[in-house]
Amino acid sequence: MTRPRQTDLAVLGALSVEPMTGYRLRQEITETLGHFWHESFGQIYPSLARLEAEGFIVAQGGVKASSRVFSLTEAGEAELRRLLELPPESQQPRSALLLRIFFGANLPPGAIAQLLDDHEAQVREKLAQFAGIRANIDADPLAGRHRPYWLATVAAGESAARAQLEWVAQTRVLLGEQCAG
Amino acid sequence: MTRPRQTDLAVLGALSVEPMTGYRLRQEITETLGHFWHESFGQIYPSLARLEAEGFIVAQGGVKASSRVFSLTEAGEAELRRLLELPPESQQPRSALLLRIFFGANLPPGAIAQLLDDHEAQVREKLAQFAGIRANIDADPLAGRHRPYWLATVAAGESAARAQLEWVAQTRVLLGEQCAG
DNA sequence: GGGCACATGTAAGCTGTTACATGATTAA
DNA sequence: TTAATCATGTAACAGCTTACATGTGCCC
Repeated sequence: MTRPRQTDLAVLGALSVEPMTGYRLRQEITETLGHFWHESFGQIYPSLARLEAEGFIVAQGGVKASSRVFSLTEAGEAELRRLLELPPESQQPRSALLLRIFFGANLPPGAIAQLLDDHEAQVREKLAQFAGIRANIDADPLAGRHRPYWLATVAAGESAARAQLEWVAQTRVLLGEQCAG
Repeated sequence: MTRPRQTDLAVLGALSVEPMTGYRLRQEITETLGHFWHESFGQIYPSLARLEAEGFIVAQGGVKASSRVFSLTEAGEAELRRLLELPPESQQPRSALLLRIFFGANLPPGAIAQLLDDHEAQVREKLAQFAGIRANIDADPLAGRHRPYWLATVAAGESAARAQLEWVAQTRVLLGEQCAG
């Protein structure tokens, strides 16, 4: 039972919006999908090579050129639709923060407070980034029919972030009683 | 820059609550930490062997016995505290659902609706599980000083789940306009 | 005797990260 | 000319999953 290669889905999806190089692919994924998806070069280039060999993408600019712009073939568009319709298999959760909270009784109270403070700062930074991503999507002429879908993913991030801020506040009270009591 | 072995932290943490076998370790992690952490046997047994070799845990029941109950040594308690104080490094996010939503323009409208329906059902099931976990923690005599910390992690799950339900409802409206319009 | 839950472990293989190596292009 | 950015790739390795292999103890 091998897991589906999700990198292929991200790569094909990005190329369906606009043809681009592997380098820019990484940039776009980092900037626009960054809050819910991640790819490294070590994944992207092998994925591109594989997809090219399978005829799902073609390079404009030639093999020996220093810059290869990839775009989807018809087979690639079909493959993208096929992958999109597979049921989403979420990764197993691993929250380093919650693991530390769970065993927090082994830590001095100040350490827990620090964890919560740091987390809150990170979440607030994320919220600020979402505002920027939103602005980019609104201004992007390429967005077109994609726009509502893209905004929906930003909304998911914002919703999760706000929930985490509420949880932090609530948890300070819950665990603060411990420290004070 | 090797990533820290987070499995060791989960194993040491669990053994700090109560000595147990590798088999039960997996059970406890699945049942109680399941909503924010995951380990497989293939990780747990090598981790136990390594921690034993390093003197952080010892087995009662002897090497050849069919059931080896592990408990923390003093060095193991110190190691647990050390790992807990390392800054939490969260895994890179990878939401298969949001990836599909993002490229949703390539899918028929019904497929998106189906994704949202399935997701909502999963989240509601999770919420029901949280109620069960809460009840277990309240009833567990072993919880003791751990109780507020354990409840805080459950609260994090509940908070995230509620946010996702709100997002699903909101997204149905946002993307529904697309389908209808 | 059969089946189930408990229990331990290994091996193959995939996914993904990091560090390294290299070179082209462009702007100050 | 020098630095930054753009660009491509590889190799080593860590982390993790899955499937397999094996055995015990208990209850019906």
